Amino acid sequence: MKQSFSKRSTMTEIAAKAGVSIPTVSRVLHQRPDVAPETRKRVEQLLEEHGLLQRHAKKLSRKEHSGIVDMLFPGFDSMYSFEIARGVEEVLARTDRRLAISSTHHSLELEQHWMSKIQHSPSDGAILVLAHGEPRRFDPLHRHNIPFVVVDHAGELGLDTPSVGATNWLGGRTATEYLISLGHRRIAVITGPTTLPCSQDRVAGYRVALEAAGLPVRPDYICQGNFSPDSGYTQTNALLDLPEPPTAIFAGCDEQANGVYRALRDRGLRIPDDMSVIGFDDVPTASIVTPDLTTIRQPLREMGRVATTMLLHLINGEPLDSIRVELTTNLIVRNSCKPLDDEK
Amino acid sequence: MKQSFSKRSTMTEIAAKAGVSIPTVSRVLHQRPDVAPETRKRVEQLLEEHGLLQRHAKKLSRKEHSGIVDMLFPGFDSMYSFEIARGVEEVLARTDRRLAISSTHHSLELEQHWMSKIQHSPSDGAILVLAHGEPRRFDPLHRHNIPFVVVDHAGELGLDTPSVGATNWLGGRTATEYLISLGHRRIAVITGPTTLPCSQDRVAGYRVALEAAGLPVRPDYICQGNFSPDSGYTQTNALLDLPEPPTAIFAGCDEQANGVYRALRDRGLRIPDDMSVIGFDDVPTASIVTPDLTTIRQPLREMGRVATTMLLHLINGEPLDSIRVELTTNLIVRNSCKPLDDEK
DNA sequence: CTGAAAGCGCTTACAG
DNA sequence: CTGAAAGCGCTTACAG
Repeated sequence: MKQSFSKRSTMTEIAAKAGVSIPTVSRVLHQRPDVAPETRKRVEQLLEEHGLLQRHAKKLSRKEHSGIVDMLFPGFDSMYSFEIARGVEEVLARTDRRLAISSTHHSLELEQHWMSKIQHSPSDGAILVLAHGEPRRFDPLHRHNIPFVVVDHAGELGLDTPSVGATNWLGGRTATEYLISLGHRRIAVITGPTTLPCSQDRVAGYRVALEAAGLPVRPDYICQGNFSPDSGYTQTNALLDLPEPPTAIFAGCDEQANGVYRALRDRGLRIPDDMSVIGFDDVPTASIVTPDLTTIRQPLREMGRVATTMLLHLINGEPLDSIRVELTTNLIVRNSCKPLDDEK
Repeated sequence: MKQSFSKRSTMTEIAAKAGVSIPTVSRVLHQRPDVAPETRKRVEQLLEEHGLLQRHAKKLSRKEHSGIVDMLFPGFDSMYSFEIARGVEEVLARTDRRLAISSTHHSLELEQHWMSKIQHSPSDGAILVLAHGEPRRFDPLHRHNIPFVVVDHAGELGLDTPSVGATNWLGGRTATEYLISLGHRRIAVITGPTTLPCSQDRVAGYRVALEAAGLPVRPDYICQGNFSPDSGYTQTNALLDLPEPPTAIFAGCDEQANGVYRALRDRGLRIPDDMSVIGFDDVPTASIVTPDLTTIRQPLREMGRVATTMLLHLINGEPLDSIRVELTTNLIVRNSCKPLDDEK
């Protein structure tokens, strides 16, 4: 049973044992049709026993695919990444490919290091999360004919780059409309990084909703943040220090909303009584904070699944139904928003 | 520049172009010492241009390592998995290996599917999280000489299996001692799955602390749960229905504690005023729930890092300092526990 | 240092 | 269906 270290057998050896010529062995190994059934059976048996069959299969599969799909994140610092990865894994688990995950740790240098790793132990394809769209950064992938799909791109994306996102504009509008429907008139937004289309789009939706309701778009109510809780904390404090603070805050994402919560709590303000808060994403934490967070659900797992399905099509050389897919967002009402009291 | 599809060059071709014999080309490719410097330079140049050098390097590196370290989880349903994976990635990022992650989705069938994938696109090594220790389940890894390290094993583990864990027993004792020090006398525990040594050990620590303080170990205060919030919810309700409910609950893990919180809130009980709650793990959510959760920190990222370092040693054929490593747990005091009022 | 020669493991027409 | 023969890409003593 343990013959793993015996020297590897050759076709010559098999031929001798089977009492046939070397070309015949070669034919059986390559599944050519013109071999007598019994000869084939005998030779196949020997090939199997001596591990030649396995060796050959391995060599073949290495030629057509490495068996690895890569996934690159800017960082592993949020549930956001985790949720997308879960979706990818779900699809991949049903295939014979494995999922390799990497993070650039927000460093361009590490991104390049990853690109060079790819060349040494190649990839069937890659899913790039929040990748910067500058075309030349994808050059190594093009050069090695590695197909890829971008999820939630950063910056501009070439027209020929397959990508998946969510309806961020609609989500931003829906969140704002909901707050307006509750009677709020002074609604602030804390943005994500302004380089990201997803956060730009959310703010654009916010503006449209305000304008449609005939409400002013106040620059002091649009605060630049990023997706971190800390930025939520800082900007909420800034908003509260305004001569006329808002009555509702639309956070850039759920994680940032945690910082908003903390800032409000530190000032002794209650949610939703003193301030309505709405998030974006609907990651698992949204439903365990107190009060549980009303938010715009972004289907991260589904985005991971769709991106993977697209990638598998590309890998198989099949055409894509659409080069750009946006999945729908929707409002999840919980307990962090409240109708504005009339007397207020 | 784009010659990727031109037919692959051979040594014969290089030899002709360089005006040397084939054996000389072979010598240069294999970096034998006995070649004239200028000949070597000329041939090397040609080899490089025609991609033979790269092809050869790739072949070599494939022989010694696949460039992939695998990681297998029972499921991706908790922050627990994510935190360990982050630690693993941190160490691997500094090497030329990539991290492949898979989940068995709690199914033995998928575990076996994974084991068979391993054979087709092999692994340098694997990190198995919460793997069942039955020796035969590791057979495919042994057969293929794939080294592995187990993190938080389930069931018994062979003495020769490298593994990493935390001081769960100490953590269980510390949590309980802390509650005792706050004056609590009626302390309940909701366990994790009883098959897992990590949860058994926590309960053992709990018992020891009670006994050391001269307090009775009441069977009705030891509730069987698993790590899910739901089990926390159900068991908390059971505890509250007891004729003499506890004044403090030691949850199996932070995630389970979320269910404990929910059950208490549903009954209109306040934390920590009406009930003290302590968790285990210190995952990120522990500090964002309200009140923020006092817990026993288990250094999950460090466990991932240590396991990876051990694995890299094994891959390099280096000896391990220790086959079993336990990292220390410690008490993180937040706001979910409170001294017991005397009048109560 | 270098090449002619022998050899290895395999594949590919070709002949029967 | 099968094998003898030629050939390919490479490596390995060996001779100079």
